[in-house]
Amino acid sequence: MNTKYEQPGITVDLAIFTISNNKLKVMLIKRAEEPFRDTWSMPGGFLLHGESLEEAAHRVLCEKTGVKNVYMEQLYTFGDPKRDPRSRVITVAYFALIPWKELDQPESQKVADLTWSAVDGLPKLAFDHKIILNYAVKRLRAKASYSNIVYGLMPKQFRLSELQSMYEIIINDKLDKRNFRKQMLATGLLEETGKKDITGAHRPAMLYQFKKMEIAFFN
Amino acid sequence: MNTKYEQPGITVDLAIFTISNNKLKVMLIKRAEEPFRDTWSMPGGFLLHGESLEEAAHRVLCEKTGVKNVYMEQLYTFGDPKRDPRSRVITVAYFALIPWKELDQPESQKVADLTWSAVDGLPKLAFDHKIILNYAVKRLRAKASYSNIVYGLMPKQFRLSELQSMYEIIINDKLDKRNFRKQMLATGLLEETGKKDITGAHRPAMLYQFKKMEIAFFN
DNA sequence: TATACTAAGTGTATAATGAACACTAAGTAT
DNA sequence: ATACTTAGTGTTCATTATACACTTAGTATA
Repeated sequence: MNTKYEQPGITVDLAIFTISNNKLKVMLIKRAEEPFRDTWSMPGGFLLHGESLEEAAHRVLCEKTGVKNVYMEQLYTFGDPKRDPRSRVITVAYFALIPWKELDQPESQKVADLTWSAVDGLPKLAFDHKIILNYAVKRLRAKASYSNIVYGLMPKQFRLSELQSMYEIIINDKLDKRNFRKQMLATGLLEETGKKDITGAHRPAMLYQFKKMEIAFFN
Repeated sequence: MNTKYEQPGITVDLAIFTISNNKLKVMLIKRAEEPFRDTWSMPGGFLLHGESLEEAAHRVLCEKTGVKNVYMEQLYTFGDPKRDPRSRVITVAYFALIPWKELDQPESQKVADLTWSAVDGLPKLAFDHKIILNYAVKRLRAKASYSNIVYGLMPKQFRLSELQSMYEIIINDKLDKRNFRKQMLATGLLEETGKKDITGAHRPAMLYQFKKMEIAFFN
């Protein structure tokens, strides 16, 4: 390999989304080392020998969340020569969706170096992570409108009103209940479980689930 | 940098599309060196010191085509550990669109190590380039259906029938003339030039152009 | 135990959009 | 003058999207 060519470090950085308290949130890690020590950042890590990018992304995800089998896709690759002040580092950004219920850390019990931040109130972030996260939010919002990508944020079984609420939080707008139900059922992606959710002082709701845990596109 | 981390070579590889002879074609280069010597491959090259990914992609594009100011976007990053048999190389793939008329090499005068291959009849390709190109074609076809991305393939001024033909070639299907015209004009992205194309033994056609040379989304 | 409260669940009418379809117009060639 | 070629134009019908309000089935409480 000629020295005129770059041989940068490669990282994967993850935009890990969840919804809690009716807000779209993203996981942030407080950096323990320089540069940007004590600054919030996206969870990420260097690519290891022999590891594919997807493997690296899944490894980092599992390290930080303890969760496997979540929806994840490659987002974009950021390679500005000055994005890391130390040396050349190229990062391949991924975005992942996790149902809040599958995380073992309830919001109260948050550790000091990990937080879930609402996407419309991000703190100062290390490197170019604000650019990356804003790009990820844009992609998630766009994709929510023409696919069933929200399945990645749902528990296995859910009420239609919960599903509607997820959509509303992501696209940040209200939807009509009857039209939403008609459209969702018309996609053929949902099925009744037969079970009912009997919590709350009101009529019980049918619980639904996705037939396949796969992304599908509408239109 | 710790040795357990990868410091791979980084390349950019380009899916450069054009349309000629009513076919969607992609540029291929015959490799002069091992591995895959004498095998067709995507145009590409190693990232140079201090160069951003976009700069590298534009540099390679300009080296191969002599053309600047074309539509280009990042496609995907491919990082399988075994994708290059020599050593670890990660490639950031881009796709670019070039109007056939802007290329200075007419099809007759093709050089031996460069060709334009129809996308539905690709030869054997080096590395994972067939996977990358098929992915690029998929993206182009999808994007053609909900954006004006074809502007990247059009000359500055064109007949509506030419524009329709471009769409038909990309999506590989016939469109209704009257509906196509209605819809395209309804986007508000086109404007009449006032000039007419008087070639051919038939009624002259109004020449149109895009108001802005920017990608815009329908729906 | 009647009444209030809450979220679940359901249908219709109207507007907007998409799809199918055929002839006339304005040139050139013979 | 006639044939030929591509340009250019509207309407009807089907489908889809939108707006909108009441009844149902449970729990809580007075």
